[in-house]
Amino acid sequence: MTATDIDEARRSIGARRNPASQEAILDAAEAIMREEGIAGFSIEAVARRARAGKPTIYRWWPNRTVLMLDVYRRFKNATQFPDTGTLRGDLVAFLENQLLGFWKDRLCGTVYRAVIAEAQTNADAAEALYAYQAERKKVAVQIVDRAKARGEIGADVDGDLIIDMIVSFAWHQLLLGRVGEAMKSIEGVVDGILIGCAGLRSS
Amino acid sequence: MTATDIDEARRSIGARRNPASQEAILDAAEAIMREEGIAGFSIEAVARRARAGKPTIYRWWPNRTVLMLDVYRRFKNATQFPDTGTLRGDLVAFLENQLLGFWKDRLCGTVYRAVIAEAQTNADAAEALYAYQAERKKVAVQIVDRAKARGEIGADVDGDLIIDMIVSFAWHQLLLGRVGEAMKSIEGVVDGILIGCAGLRSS
DNA sequence: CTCTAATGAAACGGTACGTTTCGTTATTAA
DNA sequence: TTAATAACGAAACGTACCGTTTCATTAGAG
Repeated sequence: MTATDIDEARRSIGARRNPASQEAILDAAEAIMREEGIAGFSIEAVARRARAGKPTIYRWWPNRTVLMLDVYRRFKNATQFPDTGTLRGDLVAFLENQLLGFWKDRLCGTVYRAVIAEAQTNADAAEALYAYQAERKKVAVQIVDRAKARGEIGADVDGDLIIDMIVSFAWHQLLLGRVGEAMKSIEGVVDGILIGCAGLRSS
Repeated sequence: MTATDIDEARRSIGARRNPASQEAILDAAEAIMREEGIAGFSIEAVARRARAGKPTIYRWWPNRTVLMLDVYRRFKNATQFPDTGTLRGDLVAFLENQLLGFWKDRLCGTVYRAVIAEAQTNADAAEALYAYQAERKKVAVQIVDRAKARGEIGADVDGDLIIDMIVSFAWHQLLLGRVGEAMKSIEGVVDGILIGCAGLRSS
């Protein structure tokens, strides 16, 4: 598929990292994740597929979580939130483009599930995931700040809570393998978060 | 500690399941989870600690996820949802007693985190978790049905959505290791779900 | 020209997987 | 009473992956 698959054998290119090996390892990791899923993902499998030595992988990636995160980063596009004009529209787009939709069609969902799973066992992975998560949410809160700026909602609205609810819903569906089904109920979820699920008045 | 630890050796008691072995295996699984966490939890370790044969474990628990779920279920006290008189109060109690508060004591949360993590790797585990999850949610929706019955909310309110939002929030905090912090914001979350996070009117 | 460092291959000891065999035990059905 | 059935713990099986170590090879860096 890629040029690295054709190469007969890669050898050392001297006292420096071999970019071809790095690329071949990431390609192999990505291919395994796509074709066999999380279950088939092991350092040995990646090394076999990449025709690389295991020590080469361990030299550059301390554990499989870091390797998976590297695969994930290759897919991660620019994090921007196009302004649809309404808070509701922005949040729907957030779920559709950045979360559920992003996980559904791309390999990212599988990789992200693996990272979350790893974070339940490995303390380092947990810390890395929490930091990543906090940073992403901080950026997403700008959606709510934008709505405040145009007077759509009051300044006292808890933007962190709104984003937390959106992300929580997406995570839950991802981890239950229901991303496809969840995409059908995006608008209902956003409405529920904004105006309430119970049809009650706020005062 | 328990009586089963004193027994010199358990043998077959004939052509039927040995309750002593069943109890010893669950005790061992629970102890390992408490003392060594998820990382140390393996069928071999459980068998060693319980002085049981691996085939005995595999005979009654098809995989380690089902075994972990059995440990988890032992902690689940009566699956009742005491009626506080209001939907808000019931949902707060649901989060405080059945979800976050239940996980906070560390062991239950650890076990459930392990189950969720396993479900990301193992298809059988995923199915077992989804089934358990669906059953639990079905019971929890009774909280909302009760509110409908007393006329607190309209009959057209989506009870599944409300419970889904509550559970999603709890899962997210559990998986990020923020159960303790999340307990402080239970009331705000319930209010946000019931009357909306954005201070908007529903029509 | 020597030193240093990265490479793939192979093998290491260790652990856990899930299964099979075996001798033992005691309930159940004939 | 007897024979069939089935669960029990122990041990061993082959397989897989872990993370590390050795080795000959390669070529940049000093």
